[in-house]
Amino acid sequence: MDKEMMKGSIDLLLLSLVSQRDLYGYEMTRILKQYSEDVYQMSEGTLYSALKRLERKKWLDSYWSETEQGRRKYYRITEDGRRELEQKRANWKLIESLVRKSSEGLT
Amino acid sequence: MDKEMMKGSIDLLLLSLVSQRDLYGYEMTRILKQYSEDVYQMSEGTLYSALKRLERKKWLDSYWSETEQGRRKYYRITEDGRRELEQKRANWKLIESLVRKSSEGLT
DNA sequence: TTATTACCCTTGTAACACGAGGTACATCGT
DNA sequence: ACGATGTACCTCGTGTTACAAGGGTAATAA
Repeated sequence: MDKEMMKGSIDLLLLSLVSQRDLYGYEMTRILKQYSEDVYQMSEGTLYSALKRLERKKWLDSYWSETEQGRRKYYRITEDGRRELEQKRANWKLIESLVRKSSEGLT
Repeated sequence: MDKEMMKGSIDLLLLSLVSQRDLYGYEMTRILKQYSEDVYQMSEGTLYSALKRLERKKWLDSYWSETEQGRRKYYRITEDGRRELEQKRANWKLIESLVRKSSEGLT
């Protein structure tokens, strides 16, 4: 995986995931691994510092849950987070269109 | 524009552009501005340091051209650059699919 | 018992986008 | 003649980032 290429996509990925339902960190890495058919394995250093950042920006908040399997920290998207997600999606689409146009041909 | 979101996309964008035909730096910013309908204006600091990086990695090379309008530094893609471009496109598609799956719904 | 898996976290490093600054020359309006 | 604007190149400093490498605990499997 291209390290630099993930920059900027990580927040979009995590916000997208958590917008579906509350998730705990480790679970997110499992899901992404599964979605990518084992190609992409987000490192835990990346994950937890990203979650910390998203929480600091108030796009996510969190709560602890004690299960029989142990303690898990669940993340939940905030209203600001949903707004930011829409923003990032629009941004993503713009970049997507730039990449497409740049690949298609110049006048 | 989301600053961090451009990270990783810049190289893909520039390689895509130059893969079509030789371009000079300033021209690239004009084209991207036009493609984005004035939404995205790549800063010159970003552009020239990116071009330097791409040249250092031997994905681009360059030559000077003296026209009546002044001197211009044209960039040309190398064979390595074309290979890298394909790599980055594949990577981009993977991230795209992760974003899509993450937005669609979790099992 | 030992290894593996699940789950959380921190710190250091290299790379990056960008803003702010600089230079030089041409063109255009007044 | 002259200042402003546009073209065209560049450098340096700053803040942010993904990741590797480390550390930890507890449950389950071999």
